[in-house]
Amino acid sequence: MAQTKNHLKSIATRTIQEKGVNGLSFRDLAAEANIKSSSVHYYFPQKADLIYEVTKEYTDAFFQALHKIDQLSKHSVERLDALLDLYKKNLPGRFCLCGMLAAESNQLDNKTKDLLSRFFVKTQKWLREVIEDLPSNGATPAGLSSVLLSSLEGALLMDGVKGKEKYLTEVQKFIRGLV
Amino acid sequence: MAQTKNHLKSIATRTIQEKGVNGLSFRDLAAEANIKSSSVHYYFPQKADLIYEVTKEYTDAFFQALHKIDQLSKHSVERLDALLDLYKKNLPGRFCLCGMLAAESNQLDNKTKDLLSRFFVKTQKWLREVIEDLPSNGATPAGLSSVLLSSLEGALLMDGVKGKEKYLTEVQKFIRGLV
DNA sequence: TCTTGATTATCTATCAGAAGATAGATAAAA
DNA sequence: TTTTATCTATCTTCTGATAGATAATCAAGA
Repeated sequence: MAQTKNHLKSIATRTIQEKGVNGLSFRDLAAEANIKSSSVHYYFPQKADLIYEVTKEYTDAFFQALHKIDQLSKHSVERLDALLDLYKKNLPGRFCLCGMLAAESNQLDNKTKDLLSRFFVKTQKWLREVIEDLPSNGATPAGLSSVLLSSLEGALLMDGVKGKEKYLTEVQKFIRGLV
Repeated sequence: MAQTKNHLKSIATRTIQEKGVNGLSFRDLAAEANIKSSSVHYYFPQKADLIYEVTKEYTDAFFQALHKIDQLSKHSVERLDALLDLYKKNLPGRFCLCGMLAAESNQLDNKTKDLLSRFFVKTQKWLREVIEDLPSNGATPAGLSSVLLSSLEGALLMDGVKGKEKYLTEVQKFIRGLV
């Protein structure tokens, strides 16, 4: 069933967010899904296939979430707030999947690295368009969106150490100060 | 000799920056230093000891570099520029050691996590003091330094995927725009 | 409807290699 | 003669991966 495959992807996503690609093993994954590790290979012949599919699903879901924000919130400030909530959902204990993969990108195949690049490019583009609706405040939308995306990924990374929302909260305050 | 131990720490530091803690093995480390893996255990009984000592050395060296910046540059803008250069030195191919460890912090012992926390706290404090010397620009020094530290870590993380300095450069432009 | 054959989803069993770690020998240096 | 720095040899556990058996489901043709 597609149910088992989805279950595996869901466990794998969380495990990678918590422990990284090298912290995910077929055995532990299988045990958590109550099947044998050989059965995991039935759905994902190689580990790289699993990583790729997990990344595809995560990024697609993230883009859909951005789209939903666009529909539900019409004002830039609300949209930025909603994005912050999206990031905060990972804490405590998890990092952005794409941030984690970026840290380990030396060990990824090119297909997956392309998904990663696209994730950052698209998310930055979304941010830029939101910022373009704000009253001008010195920095260009292109530049500011890059800095904001960087700070979101970095804040989530550092907040993971203590499980708090310290840095993310500062980023949020900063964003609110832009208006 | 202390030479061998330092050599091991140097190789381990670079390897963790490139591949993470789980991407570092005693065997590969030993091979690169032309000794046997059992000899690595002579210097570092457990892998956790190696990680701890490497982190200690890295953070100490980083704080010394900040101190040197304080001595060589007297103006805030120069100091921030020098910090940016410190971060850029990692590219292409490497991430900030503490950023990498933060991503994998679920698998670290408390001693090493404490070093990590101190690294971020101290670096943020340094940034805050530099920013306090700048003309006020809306945000508080405490808040802005948090955001800048986040964006530096995040920018280095994302730039690692393509090996370019795209995001770090945008952070640098943003910093220059603060004055 | 019954039979047959393919497809799907799992299992058992096993492999080769890598991992961290330890015991104990050895040789040089202090 | 004790300490320092290395080695050989080995252990256990974990890793990704493969081969082949086994049911169960399902579709098609007689």
